[in-house]
Amino acid sequence: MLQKIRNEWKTIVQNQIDEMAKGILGEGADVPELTIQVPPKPELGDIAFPLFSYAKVLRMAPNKIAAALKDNIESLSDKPEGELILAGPYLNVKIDVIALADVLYKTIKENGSEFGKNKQYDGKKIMIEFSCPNTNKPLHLGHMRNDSLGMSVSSILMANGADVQRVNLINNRGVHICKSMLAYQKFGNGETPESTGMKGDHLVGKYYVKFAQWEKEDDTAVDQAKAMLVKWEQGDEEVLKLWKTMNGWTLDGLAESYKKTGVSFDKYYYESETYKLGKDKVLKGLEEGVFYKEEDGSVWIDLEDINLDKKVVLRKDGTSLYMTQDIGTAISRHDDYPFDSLIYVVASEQQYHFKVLFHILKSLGYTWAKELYHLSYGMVNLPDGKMKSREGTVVDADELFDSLASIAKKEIQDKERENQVDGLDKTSEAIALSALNYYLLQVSPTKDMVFDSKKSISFNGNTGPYLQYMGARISSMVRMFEEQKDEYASIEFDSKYLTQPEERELIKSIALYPEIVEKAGKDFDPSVICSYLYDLTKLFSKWYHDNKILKAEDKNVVVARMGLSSLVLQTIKNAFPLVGVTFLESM
RNA sequence: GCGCUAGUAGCUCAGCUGGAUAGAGCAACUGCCUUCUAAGCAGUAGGUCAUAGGUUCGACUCCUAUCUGGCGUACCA
Repeated sequence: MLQKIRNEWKTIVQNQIDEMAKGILGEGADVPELTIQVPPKPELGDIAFPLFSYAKVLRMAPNKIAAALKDNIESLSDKPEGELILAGPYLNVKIDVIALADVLYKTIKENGSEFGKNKQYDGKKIMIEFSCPNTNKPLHLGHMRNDSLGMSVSSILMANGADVQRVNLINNRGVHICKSMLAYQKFGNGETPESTGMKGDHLVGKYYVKFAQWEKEDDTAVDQAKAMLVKWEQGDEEVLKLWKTMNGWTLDGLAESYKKTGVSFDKYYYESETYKLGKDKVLKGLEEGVFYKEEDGSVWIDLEDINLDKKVVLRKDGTSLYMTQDIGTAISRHDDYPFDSLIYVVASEQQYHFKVLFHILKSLGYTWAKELYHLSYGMVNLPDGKMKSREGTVVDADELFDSLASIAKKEIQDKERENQVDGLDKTSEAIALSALNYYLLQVSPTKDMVFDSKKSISFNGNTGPYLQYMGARISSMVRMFEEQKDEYASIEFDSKYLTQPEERELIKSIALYPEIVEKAGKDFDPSVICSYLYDLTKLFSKWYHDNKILKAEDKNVVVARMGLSSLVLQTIKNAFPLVGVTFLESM
């Protein structure tokens, strides 16, 4: 909406510049394209056109160009609503916000939850892979960033018109899986999640830790684990039985964590089922000369010409590697769901892996390989440094979630709002989840971040709970307004009663929302939406604090302000799910 | 060594594909609850945007070099 207004003005100004250039330089002058900016202060208008770059072409000082343009444009009979402002070398426009508010009101009332969506990826099939846990331990904070990103980006893509398929790849085979199995076999005494009351993934994780301890005392431990893997690959009944049992425990536990944190997938892939698929493709590629064989029998690809070194794709004993399996998985995925694009949400430490993977798939002749994208995200560190499993500083996902929820719960109780909220536990968990998602998503994905659990649970400032609180405040007003509806029955929303400076800013901010969704979709970046939401709610908060809404004296003003509030409400309701924030009617 | 990536206020982060005095939050200090939920609002203080050059009318933004940190460079995943 704002975009449209900006472009209208741009066309007008650009045309005038072209005219001036023609007058001075004659036909065919090379005139640079106009850039559009936002003035730093509201008093300076809403749209800015810097004119520096025309000084040389037109042989005039930018201020004079601005003045001349202003005169010329004002004399035009056909121009958009708005007012031109001279600001030195800038020509600015103050748009007609009242008119914008009317359009906005109509649009949002008509479109409701559809407001903000666009067709950028209309008809595109996009597959997105994320989470990809191992079945030897529970989820930790690192997975949570991955999951938050995966869920958020896929929601954002849907809002941009894409047909999205969320997939998970369960890493359920390998030596590391055998380690927890072996430790359980040796020290488990037949424990089960039922007998211990432990969540399955935590129970398995306990034996993974146990293995690490045992490994220090017995140097045959790793060899025993490797031997177990061989047995597993040979289909040894006893090993498979244990594997199935323990995998089941972990997967049950993971399912519970996913459910709690609102993570879901359209399809699960299991490494145990896909690891052999890549092998055939590699052998075929070997025949075609994409790969070569070393004397020891291992298969390689030489990527030195593109600065990616040499990479092994099949072990000398013929078994598959991570790379082998990923080749197969990608191919089978494209068979399952012929995507236009596949996004891998994987930590930045695997950038090299994906460069190589994508290159290999291209070399094997898959044309869709150029549509593969590694959404690389940075590490989650702690205020004291890195998370290290050896030092026991890894933040467990379930524990973190539960502790956040209990803090939220206490807060509700302290404020004596148990009866106001829709279920104490339900609300506390919704607050905890939103706090977590928002904290993880507000940082640009590519950057490493510091996760301070103390700050994450703080409900002040730029946090999920703050956003939820604003949503709840507006909802509360809307409810009260509904109760007194009869008093206002004869009054229509009229934007001309929105005269406060904050109201101007609010209207502009709401109008910006569709562009924000588009940008987030284009960049695969949820943090864009986070910043936007915080700006919008902060703006609302100030306005709401300084002005009476429901209790304004003039009923026309009440209706206009409630109308504006409802637009803010609809906008944040639409934006919240894109960044994993739960909307609460009351908190 | 080589490759990738980052370095903005004490801390955590923004900074719109170069533009008008670099913005928030937290922490610190200070105001504001007989008034629509104070999980709030406002104010004060805090910066030679790692350093040095370069390109440009103009650089936090682009280029080069240097310093510092992270990651990778496994027949682990």
